Amino acid sequence: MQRCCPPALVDATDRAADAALLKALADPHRLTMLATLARAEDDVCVCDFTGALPLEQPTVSHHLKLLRDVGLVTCERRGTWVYYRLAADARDRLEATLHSVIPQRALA
Amino acid sequence: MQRCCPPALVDATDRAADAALLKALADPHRLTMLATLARAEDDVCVCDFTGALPLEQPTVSHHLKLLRDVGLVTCERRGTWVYYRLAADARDRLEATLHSVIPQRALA
DNA sequence: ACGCTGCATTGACATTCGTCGATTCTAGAG
DNA sequence: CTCTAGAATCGACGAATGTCAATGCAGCGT
Repeated sequence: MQRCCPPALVDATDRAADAALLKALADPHRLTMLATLARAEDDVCVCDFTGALPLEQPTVSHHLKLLRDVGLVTCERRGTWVYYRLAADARDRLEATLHSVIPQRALA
Repeated sequence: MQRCCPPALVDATDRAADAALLKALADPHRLTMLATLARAEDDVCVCDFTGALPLEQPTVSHHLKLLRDVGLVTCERRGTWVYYRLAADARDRLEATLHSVIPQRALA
């Protein structure tokens, strides 16, 4: 039986960090939060999310924490309220991750 | 006590499909597979993955199935072997998803 | 000082996910 | 037809994830 193909050639880059970043994205409610922040004129108060999403307040806090942990959003306390905004480099980091996995290719 | 902010304004788009697509990406081994396929000259045989990844064959098959299910890769059987390749629109779909969540913005 | 309000943290729970061993399916080779 | 080999499916298991109720904490108003 013939060989199946020219050797291997599996990409050896460590993708753990990229996967962690994407994992933080891979939830519909977190996507909604990011989409909201990306479109917001100003910072968004946590109470806006708790009001608009079908989630309890602790769950909203939990999702926001995940987004903070990977650095996609930042927050700032002003008095009683906490305001979130999209990290300045959020879009670039995601774009870079995408390009790293599937580079622009001079298509055949 | 004053209001926390101008009303709500939470993005109402349904992000379930986007989340499902991103979830298929959010694993280091699947990213490695995609990166490999994106860089491959020709199709890649399953045996290349089983040989190069620290995973058993059923696990490799499982990951490939997830990527197939969301349409990021396609496969073709040639004799005993099955060859995978990146879906033609894989990159565009991911780019579109990213833009949909975080649109290009005329930064302030 | 006290109580109230908004957000974060904790603990618990059901579900999903990643992994593997065992089995099944498909297709050549003899 | 049988044997062999590559790949997919099945079943099981532990780990991680999404969710909530209960609790803790910080800051404001009275």
